[in-house]
Amino acid sequence: MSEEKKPLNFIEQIIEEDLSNGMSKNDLRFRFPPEPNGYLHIGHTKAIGISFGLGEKYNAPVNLRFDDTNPAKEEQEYVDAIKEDVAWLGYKWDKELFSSDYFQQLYDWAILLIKAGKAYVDSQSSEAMAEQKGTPTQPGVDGPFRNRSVAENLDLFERMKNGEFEEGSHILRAKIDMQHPNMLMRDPIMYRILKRHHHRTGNDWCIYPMYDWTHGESDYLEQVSHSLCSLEFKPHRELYDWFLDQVINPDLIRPKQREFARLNLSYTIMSKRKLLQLVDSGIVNGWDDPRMPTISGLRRRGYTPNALRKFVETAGVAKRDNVIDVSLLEFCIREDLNKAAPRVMAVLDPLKLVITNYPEDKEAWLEAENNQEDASAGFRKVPFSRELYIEKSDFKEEAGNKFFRLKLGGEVRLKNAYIIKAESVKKDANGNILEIHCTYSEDTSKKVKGTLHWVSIKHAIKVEVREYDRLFMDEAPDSHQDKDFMDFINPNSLKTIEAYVEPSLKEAKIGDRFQFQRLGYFNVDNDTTSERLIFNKTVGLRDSWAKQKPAQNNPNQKQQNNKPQQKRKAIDVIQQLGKKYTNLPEIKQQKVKAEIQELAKSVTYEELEPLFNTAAKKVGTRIAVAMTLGVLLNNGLERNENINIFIEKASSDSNELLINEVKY
RNA sequence: UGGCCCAUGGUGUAACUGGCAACACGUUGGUUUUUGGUACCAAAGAGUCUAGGUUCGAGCCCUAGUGGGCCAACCA
Repeated sequence: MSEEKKPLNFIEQIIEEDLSNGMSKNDLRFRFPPEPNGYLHIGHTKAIGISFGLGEKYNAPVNLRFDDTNPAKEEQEYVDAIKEDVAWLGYKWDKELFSSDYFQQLYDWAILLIKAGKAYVDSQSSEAMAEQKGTPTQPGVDGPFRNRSVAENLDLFERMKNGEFEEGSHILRAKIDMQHPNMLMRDPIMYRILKRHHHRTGNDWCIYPMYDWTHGESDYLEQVSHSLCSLEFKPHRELYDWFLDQVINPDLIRPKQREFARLNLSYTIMSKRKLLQLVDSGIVNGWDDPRMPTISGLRRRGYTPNALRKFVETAGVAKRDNVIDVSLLEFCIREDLNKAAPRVMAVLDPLKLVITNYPEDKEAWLEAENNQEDASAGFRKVPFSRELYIEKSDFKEEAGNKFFRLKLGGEVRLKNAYIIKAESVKKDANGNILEIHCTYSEDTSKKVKGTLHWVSIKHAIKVEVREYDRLFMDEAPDSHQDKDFMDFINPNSLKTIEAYVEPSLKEAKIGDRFQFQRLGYFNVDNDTTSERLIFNKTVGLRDSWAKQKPAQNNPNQKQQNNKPQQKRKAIDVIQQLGKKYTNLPEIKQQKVKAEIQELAKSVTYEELEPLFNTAAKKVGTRIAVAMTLGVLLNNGLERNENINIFIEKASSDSNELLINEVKY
């Protein structure tokens, strides 16, 4: 029963190292610090999973801290939504805290800094300060207020706090180094005047601390041991540490900031600002629209906490920029639902089927298994009668023998019922099929290739089904410098249809999840009323049949594969091909050689020449160079000394492949 | 005229102090199946961005280059 030991990710390694360097396990503490300015999305699920996951792993407390230092953007609505989402994911936080709880402490510390000559009030316009700040490549210069006296700074800062000044007229900034190579260290702003109502402190304050001044000190106040955030905060670490140095008591825990790469999902965006834009512009119906990558959207769509947790866990933690394919997310939700979701029958695109040898007034309630993956799920009854609906795509008048569904003269099984044979079709004047006429046989033991789902017309419930496609048509919609992400909106991301479901679904409650057999997983949407059942399609079943057909009615298929991947230089590809050349079987060598010779046409001599010095032991590379050189010579390149030396050395090599290649 | 971070199959993540590059998704083929689902079996796919170095041995260490990302909000 030895639990297989999973390799540790780099953050866990850091913690293990701290532990082995004497840190007590009891001192471990983490936090998840969202700003309540929007809804959480699946990217946050990773951050949540990391910090709360560590908490579970080490049995350490994890705080939920709202980073609410900017009243202009933050609202109680978001606080509530965030709490709901974190709880739904199944995580329990130790304390619910707010950065605004620390406003007074932060203010007191700021005064200490002023007194120590490490902070000053600047009274310039933001433009003037921006100018003095320099650029990443140019150092900044000191501003005119940098050397105000402590007394003056104290006085000004107090008056800022008392509301005597207008917004924008003064700020408090740390006095660090305007020439510092890290822009963030060039006298960062600590406080600005904001005459705004704060969702928790009301009108108590009219100066608000900035992120950098707040975050590390808050971690310290909470005695967080490891403060984990995403990579774009890496440059902030230096400032985080500087601010900590000003107030730290060496007897207490000093929090460590460490950074990981944020999660990106293909075909969607992960920025609160842009998500808000989708909501505000009406492209989606709110933050919890099932097409949104928000936790609330995914929840409404039918995703389970388990699936989401599994997903971020599988995606892993590292420092490399990444774009995870949605297929992994879909795999996780299918895996979870396959085990749990009861099976039912529903027809989304109905075609009438009449069983001519079944009595008109007869009906039978047949036994159907609820879930063959779960023995405890039991059985239910489904009604059968003379007139049924089947899926339009399940019938073709004529089809090859790779088509396992119903065709004229062919036999097929009706799930949970009988075997039928299609005898004839009834069409309208335009040749559209109106009905299929079949005969049935009660002998169900026969082997047939196909099994169709169906509903009895007389008994079926008419419902609304919402099918979703990806919101964007591009794999990485917000990674194009020249185009706006809104340009890639998929106009057909929502399809609403009328469908027919078996009567057992009458009792379905909002949120219930089902597998519509052969179609996919669906859940009951919030919009459902007592009159009208509404289903969301969570995700389709894997469908290896659909893949074989040409695109047809498959808008869901991968659109195209022209990835943004930049083209590698021909010479680089040649080198790579060359490296493994000697290990290849002869047939492959010929193919690779042709490939190299093709690539060689776009290689210049200047690119090739440095490779003449390739180490003798790297034969493959030298062979590739020889091949490329051959092409260039053929195209009129004149021989020079370097070329001759290369050829000479190669000709006397012990490798025959190489020798052959320099027989120009 | 900068600083910091990153580079392993199509995607994501591994590879304990250097020792035949693994796992998952995806792809392909097969077996089972009253879901063209699930389960199971198998296969293909990278030799680790490039060059040089250290070493008996480098994805892991060193140097230089290349490519990508982040940093100039009174946002977080």
